Amino acid sequence: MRSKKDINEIKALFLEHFSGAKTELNFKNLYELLVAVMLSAQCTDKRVNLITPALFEAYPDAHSLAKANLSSLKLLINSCSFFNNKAINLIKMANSVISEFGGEIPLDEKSLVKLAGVGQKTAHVVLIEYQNANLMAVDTHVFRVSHRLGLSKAKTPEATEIDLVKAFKTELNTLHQAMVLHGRYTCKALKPKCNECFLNHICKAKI
DNA sequence: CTCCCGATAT
DNA sequence: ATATCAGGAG
Repeated sequence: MRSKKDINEIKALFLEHFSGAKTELNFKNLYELLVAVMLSAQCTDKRVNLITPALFEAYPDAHSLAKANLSSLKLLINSCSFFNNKAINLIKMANSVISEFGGEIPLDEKSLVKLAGVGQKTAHVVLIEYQNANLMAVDTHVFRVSHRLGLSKAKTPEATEIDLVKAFKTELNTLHQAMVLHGRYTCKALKPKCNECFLNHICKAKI
């Protein structure tokens, strides 16, 4: 796959170019972060940020969201993909937070994954963003970037995550953010900007 | 595996 | 017209 020397060079360059990288989702607290990440599935951060101001005004916390009218909630999020499922999951999630976790959104992976609409990837992103957990989360960007760089040949996000954790070991949270932003703006799916990529000397997929 | 399913770029 | 966007549930 990749030599240890190559991996360390790629890691160092990501950290150098994206020090302090942060999600582009807007949020003010853990509740808002979780909702924003849940909405962002197969949807751009920009679109989510257009939705959340009115959404958080209508439902500022888990208690108000738990009592939300389903149709009203759908109206607020219907410009985002899979909004029918997401609306149902948001209300279920809020009810679980109240009934199973005393109204506080849990901050451990096992508990987060029990919430409706929250899988491993969403749980990891919340933990990475909220408390800088040393975790990797593999979304479509991280999957594409790591495969183009030859860091993984795994066929699933879960297996790719294991490869990336083995390769990088530390500073996974910053590396996650770095790979997302790099994938979104430079190592794009459709027209990657290889000519202006800081990794083009070492990339195996240079186009 | 399939279904969910709107906005945007190309 | 088609591919893609911080995936998850059944």
